[in-house]
Amino acid sequence: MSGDQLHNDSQIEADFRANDSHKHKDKHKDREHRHKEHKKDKEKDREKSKHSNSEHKDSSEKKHKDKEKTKHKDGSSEKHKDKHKDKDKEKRKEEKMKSSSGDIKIKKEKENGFSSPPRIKDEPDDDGFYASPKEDSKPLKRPREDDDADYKPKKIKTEDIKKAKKRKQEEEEDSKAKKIKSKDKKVPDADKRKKPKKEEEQKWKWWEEERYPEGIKWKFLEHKGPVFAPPYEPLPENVKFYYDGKVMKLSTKAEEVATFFAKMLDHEYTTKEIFRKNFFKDWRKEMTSEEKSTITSLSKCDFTHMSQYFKAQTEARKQMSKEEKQKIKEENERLLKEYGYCVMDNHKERIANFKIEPPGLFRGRGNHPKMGMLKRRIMPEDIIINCSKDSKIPAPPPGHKWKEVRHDNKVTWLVSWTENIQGSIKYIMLNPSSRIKGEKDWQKYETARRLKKCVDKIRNQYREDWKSKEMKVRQRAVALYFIDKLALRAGNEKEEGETADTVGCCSLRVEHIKLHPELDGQEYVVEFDFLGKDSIRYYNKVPVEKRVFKNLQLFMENKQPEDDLFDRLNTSILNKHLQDLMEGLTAKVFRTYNASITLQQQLKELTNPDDNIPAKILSYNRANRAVAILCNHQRAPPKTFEKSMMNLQSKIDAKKEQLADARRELKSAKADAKVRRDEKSKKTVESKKKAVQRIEEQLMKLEVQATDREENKQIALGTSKLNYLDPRISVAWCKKWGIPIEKIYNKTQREKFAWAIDMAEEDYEF
DNA sequence: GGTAATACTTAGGATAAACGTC
DNA sequence: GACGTTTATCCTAAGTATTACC
Repeated sequence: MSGDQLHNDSQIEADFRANDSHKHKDKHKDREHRHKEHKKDKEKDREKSKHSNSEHKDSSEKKHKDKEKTKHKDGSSEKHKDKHKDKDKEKRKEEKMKSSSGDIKIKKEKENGFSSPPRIKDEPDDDGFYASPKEDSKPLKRPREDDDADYKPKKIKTEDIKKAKKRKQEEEEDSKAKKIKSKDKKVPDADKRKKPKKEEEQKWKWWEEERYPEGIKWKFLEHKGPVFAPPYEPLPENVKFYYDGKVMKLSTKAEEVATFFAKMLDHEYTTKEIFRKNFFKDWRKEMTSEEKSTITSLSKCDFTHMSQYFKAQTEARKQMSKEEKQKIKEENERLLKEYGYCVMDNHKERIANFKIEPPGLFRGRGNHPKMGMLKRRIMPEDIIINCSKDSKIPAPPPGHKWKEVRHDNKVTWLVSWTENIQGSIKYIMLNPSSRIKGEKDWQKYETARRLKKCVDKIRNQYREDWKSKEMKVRQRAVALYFIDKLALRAGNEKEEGETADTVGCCSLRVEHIKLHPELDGQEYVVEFDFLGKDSIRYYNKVPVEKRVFKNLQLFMENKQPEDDLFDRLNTSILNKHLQDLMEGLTAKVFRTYNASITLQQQLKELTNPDDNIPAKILSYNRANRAVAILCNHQRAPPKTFEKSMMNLQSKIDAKKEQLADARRELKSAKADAKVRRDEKSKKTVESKKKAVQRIEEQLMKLEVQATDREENKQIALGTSKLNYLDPRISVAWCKKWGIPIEKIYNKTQREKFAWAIDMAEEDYEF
């Protein structure tokens, strides 16, 4: 157990102090063209190989170079590769020389503190109270009423109802205020009745049922199909578009696309060159030939009037009367009721995204080469419907046809279509509260728990592998060490030019790390600096073991900054290896495992039994935060952050004054009582005492809130809470300390984690 | 065996709704 | 009840991993 892997309070504190520089969204700018040269080189290489290798087909050429990189099955391919790389390098050097003047240096960042997963203690295995959904437990039958003929949303076992009722009651209490409010709002009777009574009360406990055999996702599926985006409504006559200072009436198609841009006018996107270029190119495709010949420059286009019109509309929407708002709400509810649910195997389940994505401009994240491109309108003819053969097949809108109707129960999606920006498939799937998602989620945490049992062995093995004679094995071992220690993502290969230039572990390049034999009094420090998923910057200085350090030096030998650090490795090689170590093990399981185990340990460490509830919740949030830091879950500081902190501070100040006053009053009441010695003054003292206590508590609450908020400035807790932390840990913690679960999970989260809330007891161990 | 296609999870920002305060 | 702030929900991009295909 190495000390550097231990989290402690002060370390976490340090993390927060340092994270002024944690969020780096803006900093991308100075990196934006860092890889341009690299890309250009590769582009050139492609060209080169095209010419020298005429039998290659276009499509294979595009990948040629990358593929070469990943070929390392045997010595010959390695040789080939090296040769190839040498050529590349020379070329790059030249290019580099030419371009180095334009290379912008990255701003130096403060260290964001090294947060690494804590070490694993040997803990008793607790596999067992509930049948865990392991892959190996594959029941052949599911003891449900699977008669495919009758699929009304089902009633649930009666014994569940009590508990469900209880839960419901709690929820109701929790949202008492809301309900009262909604009553005030004169919700129509029908609405008032339907929700609380029927379905909600009878929550189905799918986790108490046996699962389908591997591969089968459902036996019956019926739904109403997707909801399409509303058709385009042309602008009113008085809303003008100007070109080169003159009013210009646009054709409907061109106007629609123009409105997409106008709606984003205040956004930084519209100032970016790539965005503008892509937009203009796609916009022109929608223009009439006349428009095309007139509108030749985007900078001469004036969308401000259109933009103002949309702003006014937004404003008007805000100003709508209660009745109007209510009407919209009801319409949405109707839509939800009709299209928002499906029937899957006797149960009515909520659909996550039943609305088709409307057309608009593509907003890629980070430095995305396709930002600004037109996302076209999806028509029924683009849609593939997936449902049961014997279900009522959804009808396409009048005058339209579906692209296809299929009946594939090996998948979970209900609807799919291919989007035009990346050519990827989009799906309509079920809500996280559904059985099909919940089971998978549960299974994910069970896999992570299995990793817990063999992680020591795996760690020993990769440490051994650092000494391997085979380069490939060494690289794999070092990469795995990073994935384990730093919770890095796997790092699949990406197609160049199609997406922002981001990397994960296996795709790290030499330029993404710096080696410091000694730094700030620590030996063998690796400095990471790269853009990860969503172009979120990962910056960390990590002391590593000597052998890792030496290996990294070796991997970087004779390489250019743009070369892959792990040139003999990719995610599929790594995952194949992991599969051999443990069934179901992949790189991402380490993230889940380390996140959950960190939460559990942090909770143990930080929870003070004597604390009151708000203080305990602060501890919980701090534990959660440790995980968020580990996983590098960042957010842009809220725009109103400073202001809200100031508000809170003034509240605290006011409370302090109030407390001082109350204390003074108590003091004089005491003095008074001493003199008078009567019942009345005694009572006054008591009540003043209570007042002081009450105010002290309020003050403490506010102070805790301020601490929490400050520490959370740039850290997003939600992602880890929703995706990485075994909810049973949180549930057990709540039960152990008598914290209402509502303080930790909101309604949606409670729905998603219903299985965990129901099954975890206070002694649950991850 | 490599690549492309597919399916699904994870992610942060935008927006809407709820809430608190005056 | 208006308004500002906070929180929840929605949205969809961007990952991972597996599967299908040549």
